[in-house]
Amino acid sequence: MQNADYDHREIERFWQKNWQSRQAYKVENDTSKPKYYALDMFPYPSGAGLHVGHPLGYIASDIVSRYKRAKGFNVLHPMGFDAFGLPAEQYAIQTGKHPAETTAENIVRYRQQLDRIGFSYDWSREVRTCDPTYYKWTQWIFCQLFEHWYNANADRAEHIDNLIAIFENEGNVNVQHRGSDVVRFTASEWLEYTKPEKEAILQNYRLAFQAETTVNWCEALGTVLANEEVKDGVSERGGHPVIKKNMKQWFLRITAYADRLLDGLDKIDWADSIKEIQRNWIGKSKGAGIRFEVADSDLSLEVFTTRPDTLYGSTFMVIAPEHEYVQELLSYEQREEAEAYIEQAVNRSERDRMSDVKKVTGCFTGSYCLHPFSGEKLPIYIADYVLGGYGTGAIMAVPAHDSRDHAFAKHFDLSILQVIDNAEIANVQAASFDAKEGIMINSDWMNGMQVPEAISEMITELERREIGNGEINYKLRDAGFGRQRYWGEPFPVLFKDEIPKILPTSELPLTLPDVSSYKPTGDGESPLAAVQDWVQTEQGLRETDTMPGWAGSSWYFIRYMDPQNREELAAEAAIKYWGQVDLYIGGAEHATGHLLYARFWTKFLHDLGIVPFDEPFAKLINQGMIQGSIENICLRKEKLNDVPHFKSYDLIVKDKEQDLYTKLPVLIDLVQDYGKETSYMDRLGILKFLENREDFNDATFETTLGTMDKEGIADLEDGASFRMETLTETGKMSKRWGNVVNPDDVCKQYGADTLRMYEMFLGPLEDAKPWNTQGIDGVYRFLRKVWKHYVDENGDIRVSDDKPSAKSVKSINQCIKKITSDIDSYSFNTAVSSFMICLSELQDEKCSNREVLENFLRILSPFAPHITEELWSKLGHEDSILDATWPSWDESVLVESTKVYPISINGKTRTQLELPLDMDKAEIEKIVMANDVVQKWLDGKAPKKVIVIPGRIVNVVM
RNA sequence: GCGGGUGUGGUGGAAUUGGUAGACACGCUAGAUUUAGGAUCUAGUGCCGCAAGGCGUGAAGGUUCGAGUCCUUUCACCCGCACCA
Repeated sequence: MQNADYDHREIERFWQKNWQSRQAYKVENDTSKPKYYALDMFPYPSGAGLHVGHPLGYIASDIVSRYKRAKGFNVLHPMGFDAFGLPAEQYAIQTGKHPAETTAENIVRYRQQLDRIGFSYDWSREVRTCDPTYYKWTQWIFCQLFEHWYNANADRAEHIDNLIAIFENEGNVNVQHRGSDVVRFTASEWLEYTKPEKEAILQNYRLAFQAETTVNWCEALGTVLANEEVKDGVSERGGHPVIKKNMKQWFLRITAYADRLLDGLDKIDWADSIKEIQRNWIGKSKGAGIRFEVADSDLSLEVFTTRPDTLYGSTFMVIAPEHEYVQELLSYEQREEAEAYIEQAVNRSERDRMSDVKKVTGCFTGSYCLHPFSGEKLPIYIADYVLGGYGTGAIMAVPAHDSRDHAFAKHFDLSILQVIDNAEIANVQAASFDAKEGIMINSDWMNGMQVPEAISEMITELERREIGNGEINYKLRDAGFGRQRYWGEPFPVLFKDEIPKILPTSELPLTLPDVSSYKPTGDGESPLAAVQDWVQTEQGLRETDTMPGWAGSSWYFIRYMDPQNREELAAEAAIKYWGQVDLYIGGAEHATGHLLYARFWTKFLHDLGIVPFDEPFAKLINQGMIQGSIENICLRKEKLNDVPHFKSYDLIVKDKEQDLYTKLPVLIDLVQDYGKETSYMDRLGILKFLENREDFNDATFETTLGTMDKEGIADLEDGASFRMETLTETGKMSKRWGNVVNPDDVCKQYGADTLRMYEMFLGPLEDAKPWNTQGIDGVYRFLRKVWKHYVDENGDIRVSDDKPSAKSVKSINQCIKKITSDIDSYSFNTAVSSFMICLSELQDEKCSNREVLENFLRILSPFAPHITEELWSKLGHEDSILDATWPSWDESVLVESTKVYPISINGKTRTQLELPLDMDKAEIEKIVMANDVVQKWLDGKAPKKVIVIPGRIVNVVM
């Protein structure tokens, strides 16, 4: 077929079929080549399909993959689906359709969309988290977590049998673990315990364990809700009341790995912002635990403080409303008032608490505790600024050196005692001084010490007197691992007499049974609880919770290495060969979820000796969100003449009536020039809008043509200048705004190569940017120019063996160098510019030299694989361009002999002079001083100084 | 409040890391070509000014021969955490 025009549809269809039929992207494990592992965060296959924002990262990783392949690497570039999840389950509840069916259908659509963009995925390695051959291993990892505990001495997970052996020999007196607090027992005591007692103790050690926790229970929906599903104390769907309910749930002991998760951040190449988010999330703080005796009582209160140095400045004590000793501490006189306070504080949602941070609230308990050093009586208060879930739920308040304590002290008129002196302090009665700098005062034996010294001395003293210890606290909490849902991995657990026992590996996978209804049972259990013949087994009762969405995604990158393995999650050799993910691209929204859990599981699998690395993703890039335009038509808040009234946005601005109108998002299909300031709806747009909005049938529309109703608009001539201007905003692409741009449509109109290059051209990968189709023409034009440069009007390839001009040679070498370094630094937008520059230079030179043109195709092919493959074959190549090697550049042709020097006077460029690069400073200065323009600016005066930086610039200072 | 990030033409964005600000592209203007075009080509396009020239990277200072880039202060927006002891 000879085609003179660039027919992207034909070319892309042909090569996509070709690549598929000859398995061009299949990757083998057994190879002597060096490996490269490029991974995309796999998507959840939603019913909405892909929009143009999704492929952004996929395109970038695809470019890198193709580039690395050309560079001689064996590249693992797989794709799969995070296929368990709530949307399919919700859909099932509504329609009765099995989530597996919906999910499979959505995956088919995703696959079509992905294929249309021409990615180099090895689909033979696809994984789906909902596939039993996959989740067999998710369940297996859970079993391992259940069978292991964290030995703090060895700083790694160890098998629970080792722990039991220790218990049998010496009890737990010498065991250092990372887990819940456990009562100390001896070997003989251990042997005396009953089986349930032993298991209850082991639960404090296991990395997968059960614990009581509060969940968001919605009686009306008969189900447990995620935090995101609860808004202002009511369910997001339906607005039903939600209460806190206690429930036994599975947890994973991620806190055991807190330190390693923190330290590991220093070893990986991730954006600082993500690392910082994870550091904050882990929230490690060093300080001391201090015990305060309660006056006239046997009780003592444990506090955690990061500032043990300020102990002498502590003038009162504050406990959280949910503190375990609250009731015991209430005096007769204070009981009524305090209980009322606790009642309202506990019922306040976190959001409510957040909204009035400034307000100081609290209540005196009537009890006092004793200062451990001075013996002074300190009043104990209850206040909700102390959180039950952090530290010990109690603090020693130091109003002089903590701003929150200061505000509280002011409000309740408590004394404020300064214990740190610092030149910056004006008056601690007026404001606290929180910084850890200064010299101790009013602190007995610590007086005169610097703060850091005082902190460590105080800890030593606390430990000597046995009233406290140096302690480390984390914000990180253990991860809830159970969901009362159907569409997730079943737990491979059987309960006999309430004791959980995991299934042997030979019985995995434990598959999901069919259910007649996907609705929750109504008493808080998952739909699985209704399947009694599944739940009841001879060995005991099955767990009816399922695992959360992040279970399957925490280790999928390992499965890609050996996806069909039936014996293990992946063969040792495969894991050893592929190793860490070299490049991982995905959204930043997973900062504290997936990215933290995957690191946790990797470290655990590392402890088990299954993976040789202990960080999964060596390099992480977070692609920015591609935003859409949201177009709003402006509706008057109050009806006008008893009917809804819309007004063109330009007129609202003109009349300064913004306050009178609200915005109503409309489908962008109905809007002309959408995304632009001048976006508007024409008469047909308005009429289409009204078709779906019968509630506005009698509405009136005010434009420059005056005010008219539906009939009036319908009667207008086709070409009438009816313009209902819309208000344009930028925001997330979503169905809701009707602003989703489908990559299929772009591929249809411009082709996949244009889409790929345009998404890269849009800006730096990591930046958020609005999708705007206006700029796409430039990229499309570029590819058409490429085509026309290679193919003449008759469809014949335009190539020769004529010697290329020096300019062409320099241009292509420059381009090879630039593209190579741009890909190496993930700067894809500047790479696209470089192609454009190079092509126009080759056009100027009318370059048809085979070597130059072939090199241009080689470096362009990762970006635009279809057109380059087509031209490559037109150039007579039998082999695919996929297997062409990456060209190198000849540095010698890039060396310049002259430089156009910018000549500036006082730092302002005034003229330019082309001078040899090897000319020395003195010579340059001489020539510059003789220059007319320079002389004109000097105006007869002698310059104060002449700066000559050879190869860069000349600056004449007057 | 704390932490991280970003501010450059009408627009998306470049700038070899302290050395000609605005590459490349969109848009716009003019012209050519075409029956026509949302096609193609050529030229122009930061702002003010007829010009000489002046101004110009959110704002204000500073360091420097020279600052988009470094320092100080400040403003705006985005993201994360949110009374974390």
